[in-house]
Formats: sequence, structure tokens, C-alpha cells
Amino acid sequence: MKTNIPFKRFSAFADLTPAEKAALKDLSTTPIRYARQEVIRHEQDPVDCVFMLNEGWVLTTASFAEGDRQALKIHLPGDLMGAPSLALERTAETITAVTDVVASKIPVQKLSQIFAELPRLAMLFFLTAQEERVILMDRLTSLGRSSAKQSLCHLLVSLHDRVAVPGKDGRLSFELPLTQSQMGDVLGIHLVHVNRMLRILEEEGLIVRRGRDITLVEPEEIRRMTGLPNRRLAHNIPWLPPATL
Amino acid sequence: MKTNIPFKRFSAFADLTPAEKAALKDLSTTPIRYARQEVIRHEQDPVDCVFMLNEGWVLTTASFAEGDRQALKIHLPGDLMGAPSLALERTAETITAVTDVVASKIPVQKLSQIFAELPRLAMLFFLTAQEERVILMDRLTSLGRSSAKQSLCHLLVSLHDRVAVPGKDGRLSFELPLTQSQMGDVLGIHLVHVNRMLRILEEEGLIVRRGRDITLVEPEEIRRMTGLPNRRLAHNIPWLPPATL
DNA sequence: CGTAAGATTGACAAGCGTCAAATACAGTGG
DNA sequence: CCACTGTATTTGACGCTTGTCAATCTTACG
Repeated sequence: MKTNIPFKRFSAFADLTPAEKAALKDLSTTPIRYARQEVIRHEQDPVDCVFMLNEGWVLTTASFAEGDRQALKIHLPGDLMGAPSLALERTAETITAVTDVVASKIPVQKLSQIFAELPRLAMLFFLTAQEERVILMDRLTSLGRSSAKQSLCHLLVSLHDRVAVPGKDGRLSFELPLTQSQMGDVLGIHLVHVNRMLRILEEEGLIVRRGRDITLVEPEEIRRMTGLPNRRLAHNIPWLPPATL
Repeated sequence: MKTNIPFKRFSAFADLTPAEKAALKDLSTTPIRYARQEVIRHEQDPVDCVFMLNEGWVLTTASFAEGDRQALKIHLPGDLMGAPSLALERTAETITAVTDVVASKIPVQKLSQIFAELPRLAMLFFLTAQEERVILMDRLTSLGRSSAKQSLCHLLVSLHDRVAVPGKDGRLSFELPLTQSQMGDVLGIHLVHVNRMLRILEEEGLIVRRGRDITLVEPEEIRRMTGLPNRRLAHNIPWLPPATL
């Protein structure tokens, strides 16, 4: 059940036809390498493309007054990056490489062409945007209604669900390349408090940390603690526009 | 420069052709009336339509543990409601009438038809979803990085920008049908604290309240206090798919 | 081996939540 | 028109979560 990395999230909604796969492959230009910490696109820049992330972790942030910033999205390979700014005159988000990264530009004209020629694919773009709204809505709920500890749990299970793979001991674990400061930017709390909460979760035996590796010992317990419902994506949506072969 | 209320936000991005206008008009079924406080759609319901709001104020919320809830969006006439849940098996959002409301259902099949036949309109739906993401991102920043007072300012200017009309004294003011408890749901703070912050803003001479009417005496000062940048929507986007006449 | 970035810890202060009670207001029925 | 009743607003007191400041310790890396 392995799919092409780019746009892998589309396959949740529908199986792509050859024509659709070809169009997606044709979408991006030459992949570009970015070093750790490098800014891929800065906020206030003019909008002329979106990005497809091929390798590495990327953080999208909005800057607030005086050095404070809020992380808006943690991007993993297969993610479309920078799309929200399509609606704006100037970019709202700074896109920064967390690790070494490979990404490719997608010119807006190419996106437009998809909408003109492959309506079902266009709908998948639309649905992915709605999915991102749901993710933001859940984060808003987490930030607004729960404690820092609960928000941290939400962050950890979300990442766990996206990237965890079985380790030697059979337990699911993953490498977390974010600094505690960056996690604070995601959660809207200060790094000192991130550290406190991580220590508490570790003392409670819910997680284990070794270097950058993190293991959720009790993933379902942690998920319960978030206070948020489990979302299930729509699959094989029956009402999509007809597929182009 | 008056436009049809439904989908009025589309006109920010492009001028609609007659065929596009006709398709939008054909989109919704018979308008339905909902009384104040009535639930239009409950979370966990199956997803079979979205809604167009024609009249009144609507609050979209997600429930958290034990009576706590987070407001995700304040809907005003012309807004598409319930779209994020299109990506899900079950609805994520409870849609509730704040005032008496008129809204119409849009079956998903009709939406699909638009994508199949009117690519430029499809792109406008896509861009509106991205705009909503930006709005959520700014709210996330506001919640995560600023004080309750600043968040409240953000809420007030946002509503001001959307609905304020000149009053007798020439100042812009508007009717705010939300209770302080509902405002707390929006801001992720408790109603008691909403009240405190409103009083402080009033003591500072930044706002004036009379019943449900609220006037921003110093709108630009309040906007500055939010700490967020002014966003400007893209206008007359040059790269849209060709229009269908 | 030296340096810088990140992690950790402690002490204290501030913002906001929580509880509780009083007041104002709107809608309803007599 | 008024009394009644539920809902929304307002205010005060107090405590907990989180922010802030500062110092130390660890790790990564040249």
C-alpha cells in the first residue's frame, strides 16, 4: 500500500488515476535543498508559488511582537506548504527548515491548470485544505481549553500518529528534531514550561526520552488526556467529480 | 458595488461571470429558518451538505470535556458553514444559531458539479478555504502569544471590520449579539475575565458599550494593540483558471 | 579541547481561573 | 401594567498555572 510521497494524503480520499498521478508528478519544478535553520520563504514576501516538501521537517511560523512567534504547522514529507498565503497579497507565514530539507516549488499557474483540467484532483486539493482547517480547529481548542500538559500530549500523539515506527523493542517511537523552544512556539507556551511538562510526563511513565528519540509508552492514555475526539478522515468519497483517466 | 449576499467573499478575488453567478444561485436548496439558540447541525452527525448563511449570526463550536467548548468561527451572512467537516467521516463542528437565522443547505453533489463544470469557481472555493486557514492561524497566534486583553481586541476589530456601519454620531459601531460567555468561548477565556477586560477597555476610553451596541472609539489603536499584522486579501488574481461565461 | 546551542532547575511574579454573591435585564403570564 | 423568573452582567477574593529571570549543566561539533 505504498504511495508516492508527494500528495500521499490525497490517497486517503480517493485512488488516483494514471492521468491524475502524472499531473501531480508534473506539478513541481526541480527539487531544492535547504540547510537546517534555513528560511525557505519569509512572511511578507510576494506570493508566486507553493511548495511540496519531499524530505525533512519544516516549521511554518507567524511572528508576533519582539521575537515571539507562533508555529502554525509542522510539515512532514508529502505536505503542501505555503498554501494559505495564496489568498493574500503578501505571505502570512515564514517557512523554515528544521532539519536539512528537500522541497520543490509549485508555480501557481500549474495549480490553476489542475483545476481547469482535472476537476476531481481539484476537489482533493479543496478537501485537503478543509482537513488542514480541522487540524487548526483542534489546535485552537487545545490551546484555548486545555492545560499546557494536555496541549503537549496533543502535539506528541499527533506526531506519533504521523511518523512513529516500531523500534527494536517493538514499541512505537520516533525521532523528534524539534528543540524545546520550537515546541513552545507550537504550543504557545514558554520553553521552560515545555521542559517542566516533559519531565512530568516522563516521571508519570507516559513517555521515555533518549536523546532526540521519544517513545510514547502509553499512547492511548496520552491520547485520552488530550481531551480531543479522534477524527476519522472520509475515505472513498462517493460524491467526487468524475475522474479523468 | 453591491453584490449578492451569498458568496459575497468570492468577489474579493475575481468578478463573477453570469454563468458562475447562476451556478451559485442554483447551489442552495430552500432557505430554512432557525430560532435563536437552535442547533443547525451537531458534531458527530454524518456529513451530507454544507450550509450557506443568509441572515443572522451563527457560532460554530467544538465541545471539549464537561461543558467546555471552543468557538471555531463566528459566521455572518454570506458565509459558507460546515465546510471543514467535508474531509471527515463525522462532523467536527456544532453549528448553532446565535440570533434568529435563515440558512440554506448545499448538497455535496452540487458542490461537486461546480468543480466539474466551473473550474474558476472551484478555485475560488479553494482560495476561500485558504483564507479561512489564515484566519484560524491568526487566531491561533492571538491565543498562543498574546494576553486575554489583546485577544479580545482582535475579536472586536475583526467584527468591526466585518459588520460596522456608521451610527448617528458618525462613528462606526455595531450590534454584538454574543453574550460574554460566548465571547469567552471564542477567546478561550472565562466569561468573568471577558467582563474584566471589557471594563478595562471601556475605562481606557477605547470602546463604548450601550446595551448590545458597541463602538470602537479608537479602532486603529485597538488594532495596533492586537499585535497582529494587517492582512490584505489578493485581488483580481491573474493566475485563475479561465472563466466560464 | 573549547565553544555555542540546547536542556534543566529554582525562585518569584503575574495573569487568569474559580467560586460565590449581588445586580441588571428580558421575556412571560396574570 | 406589574410581578415573576430565568438569563446575563458585574464585582470581589483567592489560588493555581504559567511566564519571567537567572544560573547551571549537558550535548553537539569544530
